[in-house]
Amino acid sequence: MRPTTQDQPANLAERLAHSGLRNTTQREVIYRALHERRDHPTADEVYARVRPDLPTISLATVYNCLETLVQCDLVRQVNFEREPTRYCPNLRPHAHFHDQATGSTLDIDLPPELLAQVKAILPPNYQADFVEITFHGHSTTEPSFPTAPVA
Amino acid sequence: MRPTTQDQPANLAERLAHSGLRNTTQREVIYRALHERRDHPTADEVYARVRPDLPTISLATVYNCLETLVQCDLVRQVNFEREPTRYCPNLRPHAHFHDQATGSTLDIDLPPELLAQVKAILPPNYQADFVEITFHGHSTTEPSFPTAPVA
DNA sequence: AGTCTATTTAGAATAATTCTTATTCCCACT
DNA sequence: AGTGGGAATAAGAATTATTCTAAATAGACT
Repeated sequence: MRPTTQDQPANLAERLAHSGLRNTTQREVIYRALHERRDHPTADEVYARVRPDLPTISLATVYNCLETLVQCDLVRQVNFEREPTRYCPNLRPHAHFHDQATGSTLDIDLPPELLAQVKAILPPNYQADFVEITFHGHSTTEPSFPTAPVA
Repeated sequence: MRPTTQDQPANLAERLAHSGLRNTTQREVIYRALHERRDHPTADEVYARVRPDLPTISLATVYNCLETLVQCDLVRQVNFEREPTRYCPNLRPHAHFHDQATGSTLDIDLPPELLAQVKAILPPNYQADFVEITFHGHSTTEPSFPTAPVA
C-alpha cells in the first residue's frame, strides 16, 4: 500500500468517487491545469488555460468544477479583499503573502506550533475550523513598476 | 493637552482636515453610526442605519464616505470570502472570528508578540504592511439554528 | 454675495458569480 | 449491445456588490 503523503494529492478519481461524484474530463483537465503551474489563478485564468484542451468548455463549468474540487478538498479557495476568487493547489497549512503593488501571491508554510499559538488566542467555546493568515505588503527586491536605473 | 489614546479615536474633523478633506454631515453621521454600535456592518446596513438621520443620502455616498474614513484610518475594511465588505471601527490590532453558521463576527485582540512571531515567518525582503488573521469556525455555546430543547 | 472646488445624488454601468434550462454524457441494468 | 435515469455541462440570462458618470448642491474663502 502506497502511503498517502500530504503533498502528492490523492487520486482525483478516488476523491470524487468518495463523494459520489463522477470523474469527468473537465474536472481532470482543470485539476491538472492547477497542479501544473502551482500558482493562484482566477476562474477566468483557469478558463483561458484549459480552453486549448477543451475548446467547448463554458466558464460556468469552470466555476462548477473548481467548486467541486474545493468541496473534495483537492483545491483551496483564496480571496484577497474583493478581488476575484483565486484557486490554490497547495493543501499544506500555509499563509499567503499578497503583494499590493503587483498582485502576485506567495505561499508561506505555517509551522504547526505557530498555528497552535495563533489558535490559542481564541476565547473558550470558539472553535476554528480554518485559520486564514494573509500578509498584505510588498517585496523589497523587485520594483513594483519599471523605474529608470539609478546612476 | 489631552493624550490621544489608541481606543478613543482622534477627532474626525482633524483627521479629515489633515488629508485636506471636508467634514461633512454625511461623514459625521456615518462615522458615529459605526462607533455607536461597534459591530461590522455592510455598506447596506450602514445605509439603513443613517437613513433616519439623513433621509436623502444615497448608497453611493455611503460607499464614498466609508471609503474616505478608511483612507483616513478611522475605520477598517473587513472581508470574509466574497461576502459584501464590512466596516470595522476597532483600530487596535485584532483578528476576526467569523462564525460560519450565523455569519456573526467577533474581534479578538492580537498580542503584539504573537503578531511579531507571525510576521517572523516571512522570508527576507518581504515586508508586511498589514497582517490579516481570520478564524473561520463556530461557537460551541450558541446553537446555529433553533433546536428543540433536549429532555 | 460670488466664485471655486469638493461632495453628494441618482441612476446607469460594470464585473464576478450564480442560476436556469436544455442538452449531453456516463453508468447500470437489462 | 441498447436503453433509461441521474449527473454534468453549455449557453446565456440574472443577480448583486460596487463603481462610474453627470448634474446639482454645499462649503470655504475672498
